[in-house]
Amino acid sequence: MPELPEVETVRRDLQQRIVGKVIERAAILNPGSVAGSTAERFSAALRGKRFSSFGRRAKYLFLHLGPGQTLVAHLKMTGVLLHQPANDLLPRAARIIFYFTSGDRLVFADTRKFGFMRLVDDPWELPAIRRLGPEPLDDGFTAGELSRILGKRTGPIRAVLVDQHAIAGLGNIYALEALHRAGISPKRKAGGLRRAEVARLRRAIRRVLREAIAARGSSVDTYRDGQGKRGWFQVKHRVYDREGKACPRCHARIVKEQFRGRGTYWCPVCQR
DNA sequence: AATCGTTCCTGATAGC
DNA sequence: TGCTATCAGGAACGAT
Repeated sequence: MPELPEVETVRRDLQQRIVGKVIERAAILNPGSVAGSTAERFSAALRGKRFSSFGRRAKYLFLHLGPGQTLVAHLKMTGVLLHQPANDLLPRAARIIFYFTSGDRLVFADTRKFGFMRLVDDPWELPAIRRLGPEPLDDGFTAGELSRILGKRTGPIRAVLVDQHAIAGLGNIYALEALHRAGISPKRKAGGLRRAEVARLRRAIRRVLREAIAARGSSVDTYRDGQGKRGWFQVKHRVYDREGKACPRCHARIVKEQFRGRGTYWCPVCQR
């Protein structure tokens, strides 16, 4: 499932391969994948437009089409953005297709149909974007900032880490991986972490995100990059999807439990 | 303001 | 073998 490192990998792929391409035709195969507009208006508005650059905020992708027009995309669970030559087979879950004047195409495929694209004037004005917490890889994300965010919150630390209004971009995989690297149990009360633990957690979050981006993300399930290839960070996971396997630090067995409605993996020995 | 449960969706898989 | 139930979960939403 795409989280910050996977979305950033897709952004970089798009920036490398799609800048300058002109949309000859946008085909909407599933109207529900278009937010805030009908398929007809969406398609008509995009005809002849040129992709100028690609940005990211949290897990949202910004596909800029020149001044005053941006496609905001969210991949949710199973979305992929695939750059294909004309003669490749379309994926079964293709929902929106941008056919380029150059003959190739960009395909938004999304098995579970949770993802969407929305055409806006200014993505920064979207309420969902304005509500997001800080980017954990920004310079401003200091231990002091994280400490302020955790503040008096009484909920479990994992819940806060995946709350996009608190910190933007982490999902279940990277929240749990960062907690393991910091030696903190996912069930600890967020506001109860000691100063040294907050500092460790901040460093763990940033390190795991950077390493995952370098590895082009984690392909546990359906995530694929802009060329349909898997990331390889999943081989470096220490807890996620490793139930019953040995903790790389202390060799205890990794535990999986449904906690607050989410699969939760951790090492009961070295995460306290 | 924070937190909790519910909802959307479909394919893979476990269990019988 | 073949059917059905369960699970995966990001984020909006409503209730508390």
